[in-house]
Amino acid sequence: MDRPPEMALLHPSAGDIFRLNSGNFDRQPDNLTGRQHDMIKEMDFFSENHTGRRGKAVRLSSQDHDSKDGSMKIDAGISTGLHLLTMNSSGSEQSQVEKRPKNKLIALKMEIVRISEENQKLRSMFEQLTRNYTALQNQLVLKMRDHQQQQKEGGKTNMSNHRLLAQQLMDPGPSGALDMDEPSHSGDHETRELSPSPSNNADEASDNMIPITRKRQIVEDGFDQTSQSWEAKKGPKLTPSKNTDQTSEFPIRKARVSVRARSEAPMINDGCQWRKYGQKMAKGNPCPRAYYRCTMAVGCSVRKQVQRCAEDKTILITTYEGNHNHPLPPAATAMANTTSAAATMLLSCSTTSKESLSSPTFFPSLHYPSPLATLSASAPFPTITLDLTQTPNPMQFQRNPSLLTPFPMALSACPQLLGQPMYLGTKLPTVPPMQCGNPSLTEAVTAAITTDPNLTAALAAAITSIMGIPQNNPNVNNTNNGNGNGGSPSRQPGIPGSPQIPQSCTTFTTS
DNA sequence: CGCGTTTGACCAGCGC
DNA sequence: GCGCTGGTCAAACGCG
Repeated sequence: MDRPPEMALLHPSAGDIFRLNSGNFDRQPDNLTGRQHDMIKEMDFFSENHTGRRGKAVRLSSQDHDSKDGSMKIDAGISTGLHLLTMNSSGSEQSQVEKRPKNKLIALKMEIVRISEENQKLRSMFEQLTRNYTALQNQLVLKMRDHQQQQKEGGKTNMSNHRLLAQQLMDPGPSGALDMDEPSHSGDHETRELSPSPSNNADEASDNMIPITRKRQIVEDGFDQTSQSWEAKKGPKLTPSKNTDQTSEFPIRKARVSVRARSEAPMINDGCQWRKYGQKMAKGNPCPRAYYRCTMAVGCSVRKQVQRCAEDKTILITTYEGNHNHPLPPAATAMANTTSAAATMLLSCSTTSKESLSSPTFFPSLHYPSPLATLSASAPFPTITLDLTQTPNPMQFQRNPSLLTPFPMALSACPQLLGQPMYLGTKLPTVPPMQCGNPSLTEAVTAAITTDPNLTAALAAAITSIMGIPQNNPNVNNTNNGNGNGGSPSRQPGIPGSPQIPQSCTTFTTS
């Protein structure tokens, strides 16, 4: 593609305009955004300090425009004009411009025309991209359906299907069924389906989530499902629905991620807003179970259950279900990615058979019962539990030293945590265990967990190490993907981005 | 008055 | 079919 008009300002020959117009621009890097370019251009035209130079540029631009050649001609004119500006500093130029004040108006009008043309071009490009995206999206849906049909006939699953399953399990609501395909800006869904894409960022995905998901739902099912939500009382149930073509292939309807953390507080601040909609006395537990629903957005399908452990009431068990259909704050995003990774790995390691889930050989590399991440196949829904409460057992490290490597390495990416007396699971021999019932420690850990995307990755790495999932598992990589909390890919080069996964909510509630 | 919580009722799934 | 249990609803209530 030809360089857009804004890019002309980035050209070395045009870079001088920054130094000429404003001292602030001297510090601008060459890789300015388009928005900044627009600002710079405006500054150029309306600067009172460089009338003469501007006049020169104006004249050149108008001349190019008079040629009535295409916009690229105009662009070249602007670039050339900017280049020439660096060469003129004589007073004769300025006086020459003052003799032609009308050129300013003409130039401004021409510039407006040029900008309008640029807008039209960009608009047409965007429309074209949208069309291409829709077409690819349709192809992807068709291919996925074909693929699923083939697998159903073949009687086996693969990782691709696991990802679909993970998406379906983590999102019982209608909006999440296709979030797995959350588009990157490349629009190449089939390619992204096979390989991780670093372009997925949770925040930017969230920004695009609602309209894109809506559109995709229309494509997928032929009608707009966005209006459906938990208000559709039958939605969360296991009853067959319009999604029968998907659920019928997977006996497990949805997965849950349970987080055990010590907290004296009755409720956890996990970055999301929750509304309590019910409370029940669960069997075998004197503590009631509270039911919460995400209220950050209308129709958000995420729910969570909060209950204290019957054996140890300092342990708060929070179970998440579903994924958000709205942008998340950074803290919530980090946790959402963690639980999403956990759920995805749960499903990646499993098959759709409950027998395999409950089999003692389910985790070949799991040489011991892991208190950090456990699975429950007996529950109505497959549940992965992230236990952040238990004390370390040095014997476990001795029994399987190979499992030591990933998690401490991942934790090393969280320097701010190493100085805190925190503990995650059983894999941190160098870190003292969290003191039971210490609110400050709990809060510190919670804050660290909820605000640090690196710890999210560390947690995912720990789970990965326990489950014996290869680190290059794209699903695992998702934990590092898309959190908007400053977790730039450059900070974690070993964990590239990956296709979008459902944003399940995560709770480390210790508010 | 609006919003969130409480709480009893209702419904569905599951086991016997 | 019945009872148990989990999950959800919705009216009542409280609070700012």
